[in-house]
Amino acid sequence: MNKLQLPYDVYDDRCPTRDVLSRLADKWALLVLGCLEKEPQRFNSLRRHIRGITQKMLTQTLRKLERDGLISRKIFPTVPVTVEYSLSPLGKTLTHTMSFLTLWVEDNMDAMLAAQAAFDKANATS
Amino acid sequence: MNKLQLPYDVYDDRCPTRDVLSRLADKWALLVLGCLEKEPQRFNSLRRHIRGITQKMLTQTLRKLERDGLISRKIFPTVPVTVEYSLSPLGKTLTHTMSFLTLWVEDNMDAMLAAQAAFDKANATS
DNA sequence: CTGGATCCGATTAGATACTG
DNA sequence: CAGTATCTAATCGGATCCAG
Repeated sequence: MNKLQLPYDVYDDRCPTRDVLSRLADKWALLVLGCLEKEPQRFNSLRRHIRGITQKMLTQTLRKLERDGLISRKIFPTVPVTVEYSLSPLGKTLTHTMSFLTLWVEDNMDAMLAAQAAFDKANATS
Repeated sequence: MNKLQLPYDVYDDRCPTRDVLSRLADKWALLVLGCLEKEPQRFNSLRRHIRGITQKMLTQTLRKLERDGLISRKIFPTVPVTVEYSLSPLGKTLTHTMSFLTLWVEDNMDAMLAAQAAFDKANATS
């Protein structure tokens, strides 16, 4: 596994990895991937599970992730139509990290709230 | 370690974890944390290393991360003033995950470029 | 049910100029 | 060196209406 001299570098603006990083470093993308990690789901199931996401944002996020090959979209010609979203093999190699991030946030929320309070107190000038 | 019944849930849009997640799920925040993982650095060092970041975005990102308690800021009263940014203990528990994300993107860029090309070809209607 | 299309206000980010 | 302040262009995201 040669990892030296990789042609890609996220610290180089002009590198295409920047674009991908921008799309992955997104609140909705994170939540969608975390949601699909549990099980494949349909559009409205995702919408109900991810509180506060609008239909527009969900559609956009799903398209972006599909285009990058992280999720796959299967259409069942029922009436009305049924669409199921699931993680692609590539997507499955990533979701563990993404889910860890959401768990980390939940686990360390108290510490961060305390840090915020301390910061705001120290910077209260008025 | 009781992880059941956590009071926080990122899938709830009224949960404060959503705010934190929005700040962490940010391209610049990711790059800054990844940069600081290697070693504490000064403002202009970060700016040079993270190609394409503007001074404004760097300042904003550093403040956000500092407020959430992920990085610490030390001022040395030299002339001119020297400011060093470093990871806080809390921040250090997170950067491994963040760095993994950037490495993952670099490692899987080829696969995603191929997926993008296939997607665009399939959706080329005009 | 699963979206596409559009309007529009709010937020963001880049560029530029200035400071202790 | 390490920022702050301001202006503006671009983007984002919410709301709404419509459709296969």
